[in-house]
Amino acid sequence: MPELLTVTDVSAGACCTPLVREPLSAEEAEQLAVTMKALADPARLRLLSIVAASENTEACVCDLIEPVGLSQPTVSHHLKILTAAGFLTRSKRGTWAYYALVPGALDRVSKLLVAS
Amino acid sequence: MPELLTVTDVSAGACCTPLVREPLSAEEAEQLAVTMKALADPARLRLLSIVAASENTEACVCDLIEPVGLSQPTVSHHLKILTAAGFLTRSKRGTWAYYALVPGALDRVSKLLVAS
DNA sequence: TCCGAATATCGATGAACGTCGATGCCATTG
DNA sequence: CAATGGCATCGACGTTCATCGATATTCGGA
Repeated sequence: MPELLTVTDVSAGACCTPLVREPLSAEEAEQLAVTMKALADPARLRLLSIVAASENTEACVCDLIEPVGLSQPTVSHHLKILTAAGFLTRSKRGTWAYYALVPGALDRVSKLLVAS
Repeated sequence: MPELLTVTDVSAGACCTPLVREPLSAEEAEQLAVTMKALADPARLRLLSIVAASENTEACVCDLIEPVGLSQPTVSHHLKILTAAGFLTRSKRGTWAYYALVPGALDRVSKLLVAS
C-alpha cells in the first residue's frame, strides 16, 4: 500500500526546485507534484481557506465539517493529506483537534512557480 | 463524458480568487482546483519546465517526447490539459505544433497562494 | 468507572486519471 | 496524386482517489 509522505519529506523536497528556470528532473517533478496534488482538490482548498480565515489561522475539526458539507471521515482524510504535505499542523487539546496553517508553507510553493 | 474547460473559462475564474483571504465558495474552489490539478502531475510539470527553458519559451512536440520518456499520445494529452488550463498556447507551423508559455499565467496562480 | 462526544482508521465502492496502441487527420514532399 | 511524417483523437486497461458507513480510539464528565 502507498504510504503518505511525511512533512519533512515533502516540504524539504519542494522547497528548492524552481519550475521555469531549468528542466525538472523526474525526481524533482515527482516531489513537486505531490505538493501540488494536495492543493488540487476543491475540498482541501476550501479547508485551507477556512483555516486561514479563522482566529489565529487555526480551526477545530468540528468547525470545518459543516462549512464544506462533507462527512467527518472525509474531512479528517483531507486534513491528514494537507498536514502530510506540510500546509497544516495538528494539535490536540482535550477531545478536539486543532489544525493550524504552517507559516510560509504556501509562500514557498508560490515562489516555486515564478521565474525570479 | 467530462468536458475540458476552455482557456477563458479557467483562467478567467482562477485570476480573481484569493486563497487565504476569506473562505472560498464551492464554485471558486472548484475552478481553482482545476487549475491546480493541471500542475499536479510530474509529467506536466516537466513539460512546463522544458518549454519554459526553451528558446522563446516555446517548443515543438517532437522535442518534448524524448525528454519526458512517454509515448507521443500521452505527451499530446498532457499538453492539451496544460493548454486548457491556460498555461500553454498552441500554434501549428507546417506539420509541427509549437507549444509556448502563456506570459503571466504561472504568476497569476502564484499570487493566489499568498496573502498579500 | 462508565458513558458520551470528538476524531482517526478501516473497508468498500464508484469515479476520475495516466498510459498506451491503433487509427485518423493534415501538410509537405517526391 | 501517392507516400511519408507529425500530431490529435479514440478505445481500453490498470491505478489512484474521493467519499461514505462502520468501527476503533481517546478524552472529559458524571
